Amino acid sequence: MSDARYDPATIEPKWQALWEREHTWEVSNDPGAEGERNAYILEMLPYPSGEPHIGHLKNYALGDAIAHYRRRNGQRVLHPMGYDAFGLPAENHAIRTGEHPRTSTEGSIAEFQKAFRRWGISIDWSREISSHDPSYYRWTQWIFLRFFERGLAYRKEAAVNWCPHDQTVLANEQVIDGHCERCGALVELRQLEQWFFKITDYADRLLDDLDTIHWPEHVKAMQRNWIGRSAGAQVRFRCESAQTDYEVFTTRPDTLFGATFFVMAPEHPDVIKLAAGTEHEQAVHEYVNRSLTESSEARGDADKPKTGVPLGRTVTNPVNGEPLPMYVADYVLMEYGTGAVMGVPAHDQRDWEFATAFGLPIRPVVAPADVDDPDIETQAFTAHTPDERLINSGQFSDMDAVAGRDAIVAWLTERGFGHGSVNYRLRDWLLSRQRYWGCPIPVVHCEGCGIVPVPDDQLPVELPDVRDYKPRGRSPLAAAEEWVATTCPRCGGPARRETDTMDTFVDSSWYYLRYCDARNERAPWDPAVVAQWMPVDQYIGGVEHAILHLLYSRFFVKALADMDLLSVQEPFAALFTQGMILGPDGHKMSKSRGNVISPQPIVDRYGIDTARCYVLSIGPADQDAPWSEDSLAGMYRFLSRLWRLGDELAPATPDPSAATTPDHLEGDALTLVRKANWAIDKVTADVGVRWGFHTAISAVIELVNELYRYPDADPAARRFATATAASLIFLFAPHLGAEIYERLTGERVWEQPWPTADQAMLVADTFELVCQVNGKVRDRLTAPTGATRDELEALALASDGVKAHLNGSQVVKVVVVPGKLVNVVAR
RNA sequence: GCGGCGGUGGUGGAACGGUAGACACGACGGCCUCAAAAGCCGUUGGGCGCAAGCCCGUGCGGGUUCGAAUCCCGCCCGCCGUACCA
Repeated sequence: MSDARYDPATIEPKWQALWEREHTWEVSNDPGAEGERNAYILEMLPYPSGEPHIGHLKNYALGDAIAHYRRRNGQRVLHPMGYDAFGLPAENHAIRTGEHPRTSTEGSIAEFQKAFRRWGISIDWSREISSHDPSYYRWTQWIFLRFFERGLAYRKEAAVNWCPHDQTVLANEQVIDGHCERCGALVELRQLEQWFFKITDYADRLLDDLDTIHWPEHVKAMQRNWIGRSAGAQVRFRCESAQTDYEVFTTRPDTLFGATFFVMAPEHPDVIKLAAGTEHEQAVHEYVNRSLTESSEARGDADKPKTGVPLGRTVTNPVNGEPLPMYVADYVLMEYGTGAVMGVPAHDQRDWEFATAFGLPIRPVVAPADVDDPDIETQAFTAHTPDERLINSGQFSDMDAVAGRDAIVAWLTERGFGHGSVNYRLRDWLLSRQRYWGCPIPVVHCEGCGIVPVPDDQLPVELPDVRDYKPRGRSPLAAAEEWVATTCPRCGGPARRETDTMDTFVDSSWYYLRYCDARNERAPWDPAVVAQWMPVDQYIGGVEHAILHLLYSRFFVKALADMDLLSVQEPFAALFTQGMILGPDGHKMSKSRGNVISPQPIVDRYGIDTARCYVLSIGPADQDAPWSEDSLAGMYRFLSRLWRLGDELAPATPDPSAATTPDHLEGDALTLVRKANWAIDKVTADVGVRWGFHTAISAVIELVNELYRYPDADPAARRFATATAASLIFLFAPHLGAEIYERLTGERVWEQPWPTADQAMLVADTFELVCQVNGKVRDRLTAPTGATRDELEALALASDGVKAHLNGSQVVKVVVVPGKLVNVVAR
C-alpha cells in the first residue's frame, strides 16, 4: 500500500489553473449540436457582505454537483455567477465608517470571486454580473419603465410600514411580527406616497401556476398562504342617515341573516364623519387616535380583548331590512377587504367575542344536520359539517348551507345588493426606499408635466456620490442637489429627479435573465437567446427566500411575458431548498453565540474537496445539520484512502482501459467490479433522482472500503474500481476525482460520459435468502439467483432455523419473494 | 387557529411494504512503532446467556397485511411558516 500523503494543496490549485486557463465551464449562446440539450443550473446569487460563509459553500457545492452531473450526461450547462450588490448592510457600514458602499461592496465581491475559484466551482465567468454595476442597473431601470408604461409601477399614498431605525419604508413581506426584518426595530405605520408594483394583478396566476412547477410542497404552501385567496361575496349595506352605502367582503354570505352589528376599521375614512354630531363623537375621536398610534404588533395580538366604540348610527341588512348598529373597532383591518365587516357573532369567533363584550344579540343561522340549534354558548359555531343547513334565514331557511350561500348571493346580485367576489391577502409590492445604496428610480418630477419617465436613451440614471449616507426621513440622494435638479424630458422645464431608490429585491427579480445574455448592450436580453435557456431547470437556495424573492421573480416573469419579452411563464421550473449548517452546538451559527465556522481555515487545513464532500454528506441536503469537526476529519480520511489507492495503482503509462471493465473476471476481481457497478447504479439514482448526496457519497465510501478489503485482487480490476470511484466522487470532489482519474487512465474525467452500470454485474450467481417464520427472521441461506418460487420454498422449509421454529405447528401458507425472502406462515 | 415538515443507537443518519440501524463520527480492543502521530484490522442498539441462541426494540395507542420505521385512524411532542385576513 502506498504511504505517500494525500496533499490537496498541490492537487487543487493545479486543476483550478487548468480550468481557468481553458475556460472549461463556459458555454456559448450558439445553438448546440443536434440532440444536445441545454440545462440551466442556478444557485441563488450571493449578497456580497464580508466573506463567504459555510452556507454559501453548501449552496454552491450542491449546485456544482448537479451541474457536473448534467454535463457528463450530455447536457450543455449554463452555470453562471453574480452578486446582489445593493442593499442596507453596505450602506449602514458607510454610515458608521464613511467608506463608500461601492468600496466595501466591491471589496467583498473580490473575496467571493477568490473563494469561488479556490472552491473550484464550475462557473461560466464570462457571464458574471453585479446588480450595482451601471451596465446592469441600466436594465433594471429599463424594466421599471416598461412596468410604469403599463401601470404596473405606480405611485400612491397609503399607510405604509415605516422603520424608524433604518428611516425607510418596508414592503409587507419585510415586516416580521411587526418588526423590521433587517434591524428588528418596531415598525410604525405612516401615511406616505410611495412607489408600488401591481403584483396583485397577478394573484390568480401566481397561485394557479404553482401547480406547474416542481417546488417543495412547503414553499408552495407558503406562497399560497401569502397570496391568501378567499372566495366569498361583496355585500352592500345602506346607511340611510348618512345617505351612503358601505360594502363588506365576507366569505360567509350564507350567514347574512345572522348579522347583528356592523364594524368599521379605525382607519376607515368615514368613521369620524359618521360619528360627528352624535353623542359618541368624542369617544370615537379618542378611540381612533389611540388605535392609530398603537404599534402594529400590539394591535395584531389576537388574544387582546375586543374593544370598540359605537358610531351612533345604523346600516340596513339588505336581506331582511333589519337595522344594525355601527361600531368602530380595531379588530377590523383597513388593509383587507373594504375596511368594514358585518358582525355575525354566531358564526365568527371574533364577532362572537365582540358581541359578548358589548351585549349584542347572537343569532345562529347555520345548524349541523339533525340539530335544531348549534351550541353558541361558549364560542361561535364556525365548523363546517356535512349536510349543515340554514335556519332563521327567511325564505332560505332549511336550505343546505352550500346551496343557500349560492342562493343568497344570487338574490343579492339580482337586486343590486352585492355579488360574488374574491379577496386576496397579497398587497401590492412597495418598492421605493428612502436610502442611498440602491438602483435609482428613473423618473423626474416636473411641475408642469407631473411624473415623467426618463427616456430609454438616457439610461442609466447613475447613482451620484454623496457625502452623507445618514437617513433623515428622506433619501440621502435628496442632498445631491446638482443631481436632483434636472430638466423635464417632456417640456424641457426645470424638474427634480426622484430621490427614492428601489428595493434590492427588484434587482434580484430578473438577474437570472441577464445571465443568458449578459453582455448585450442594446437590450436587457435577446428574447431568442433567453428562450434557449429559460426557465431555470434547477434553482437552488435557502428557504428564507420562499416568499420574497421567489414570489417577486415569478411576478416579474409573468409581467415580462405579457410584454412579449419572454416566452415562459415561470422562472424556476424546479426548486431545491437546502438546509442550514448549524453550529457544532446545534444552534444557528451567529457571531453572538460564537459558534460560527468559517470556511477558509477548513479549506486551508483539509482542502476544498474534503470540505465540499463533508457539507454534502452530513445528512439529506434539504435538512439542517450541525457541523462536526470530527466528521470532517473522517471525510479527509476517506479521501486520503481513495488517493492512496490511486497512487498505488497508477501505472507509469496511464491506460484508458482502466475505465472499462476488465474481461475474465472471477473471485475477488469479480467482487470488486460488481461493487463498482453497484456504486455507479447507486450514485446515479441518488444524484439524478433522489437528491441523496449523502447516500451517494456513502456508496463511494463503500466501494473504497471494498478495495481495501481485497488488496490482492487482480490489479486491472482494482484499477477499474478505483477509476470508477474517482469518476463518481468527481461530482463532489472535482480536483481529487480529476487527479486520480487522470493518473489511472490519462483522461480528463469531466470529458467522460457519466458511467453506466453493467446490468449483468448488478446480479450475482447467488443471493442470501432470508427465511422467516411468521414474519420473523429464523435463518439465512445462500440460494441460486435464478431459483424458482417452489425451489426457494423448499429450501426455506428444509432450513434448520425454520424447522426449529415450526416445531410441529402447521404450515398455513408460504409467501415467496423471489430473490429476497420466504415467509412461512404457521399456526 | 391555519398550513407545511419531522420524531429510528451515545451522535449525524440508512432502510420509500420484505434482513431495522448502510455509511460516518465517537467509544473500546488489537497490529505497526523505542514511543507517539499517521495508518491498518476488529467490536460496538438494549437485555439474558460460557456458547449456540433467545427475548425486547423505530414517540404513544389502535388498525390493515403473511410481513409495518414505512400504509390508515386517533393522540403526544418538536421544528418551520403564517395569523384579529372577515
